[in-house]
Amino acid sequence: MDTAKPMRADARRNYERLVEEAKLAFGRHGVDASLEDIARSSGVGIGTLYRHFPTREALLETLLRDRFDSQAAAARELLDHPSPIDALRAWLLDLGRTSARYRGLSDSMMTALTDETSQLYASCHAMQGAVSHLVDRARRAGELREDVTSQEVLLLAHAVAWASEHVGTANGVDRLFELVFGGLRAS
Amino acid sequence: MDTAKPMRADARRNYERLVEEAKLAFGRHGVDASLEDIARSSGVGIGTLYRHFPTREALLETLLRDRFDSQAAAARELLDHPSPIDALRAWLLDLGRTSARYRGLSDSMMTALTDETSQLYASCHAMQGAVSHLVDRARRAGELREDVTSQEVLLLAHAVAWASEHVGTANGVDRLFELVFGGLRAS
DNA sequence: TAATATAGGGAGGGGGCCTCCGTTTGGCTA
DNA sequence: TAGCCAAACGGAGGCCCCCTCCCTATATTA
Repeated sequence: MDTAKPMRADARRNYERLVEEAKLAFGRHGVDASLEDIARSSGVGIGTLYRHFPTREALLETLLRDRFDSQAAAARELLDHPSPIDALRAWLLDLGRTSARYRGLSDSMMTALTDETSQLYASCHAMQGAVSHLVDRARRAGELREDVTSQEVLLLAHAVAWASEHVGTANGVDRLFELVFGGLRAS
Repeated sequence: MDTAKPMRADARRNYERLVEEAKLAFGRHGVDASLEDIARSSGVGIGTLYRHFPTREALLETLLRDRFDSQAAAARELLDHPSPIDALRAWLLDLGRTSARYRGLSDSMMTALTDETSQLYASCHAMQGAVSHLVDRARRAGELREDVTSQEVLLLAHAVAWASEHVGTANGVDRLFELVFGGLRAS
């Protein structure tokens, strides 16, 4: 189905350079990094950036596409995992790590979920679908609260990613995730 | 100790008008609302806004000061509450509600905590101090995990507030707070 | 090599942040 | 009541960013 005509050589060169520089810029400054800076450091005019990526979300989506795909695949595989709750936990932790990849990304992803015109919408919606199967299975197994929805679970994974932006230590996501997933109360 | 000279009449008028309009604007557009818009709708030049509130954080702090004060007082009183865990829960829920007051506020508050020059720093630091006493008491009573720090608890309260910005229902904070505080696992 | 679809580039309009400094005015004093 | 001046006002201007539009350049194909 990838019937797209091959790109012209100069176009492909610029496209790839933009992706590389965008990774750096988003990594350094979060998802609000200046697009003009990215164009500049790619040695390209701002118009060229917009030709390839009509919105900031489109650029983000390109940077994350591989990751999204592998997450979707992981969700399918984890449906066969012997422990439903561990499967859910593992998948969510991974989602949290993705969402913590760039500062502000958790926010963008949650916002995209309520905006069908966002270029991130499809990916985020897919995540929602993936998690809902894992949640259902864990709930049926009696390992998850009866009343918790998959939206809530997804949201909390993103909330953990958001929170980890504000914590000094490296493994912030993992630790906070454990607290939320394992509970705060003494056992 | 309020030895501040009384404001000139025009200054006081403008100050109060700015506070009112800022409440509206932050309520409508979140903490990133345009300061020039706030000045305009207050019938005042942008320079006048900056004279009264040198930074966005200073303006925010003014809008929230009363709330911060009453929260500090509540923390002191709750130290006498018969149930340490309920005291902590109640106080945190209230903090979550404050932090959910304006879109983006959770982010500002957490960021302020690591920036001593922020005009929100003092208030946020006070919150941190308040919660640490409540956390210590709950932990000593064996009602909270041994290993959880008060920073983590505070952070999770803000994370819940952040998450509630992305949920349609009205009582989002309360519901998510219950999930985090009560745990996701089946009981 | 010439034609042309494709791609590049950047000026320009819109908006926001914040500072600086010339202008205005409230309130006090004589 | 008039005059003074510290206090307050206000907005132009410099800087940055977003995004569009349209003229220019060029890779590819015939």
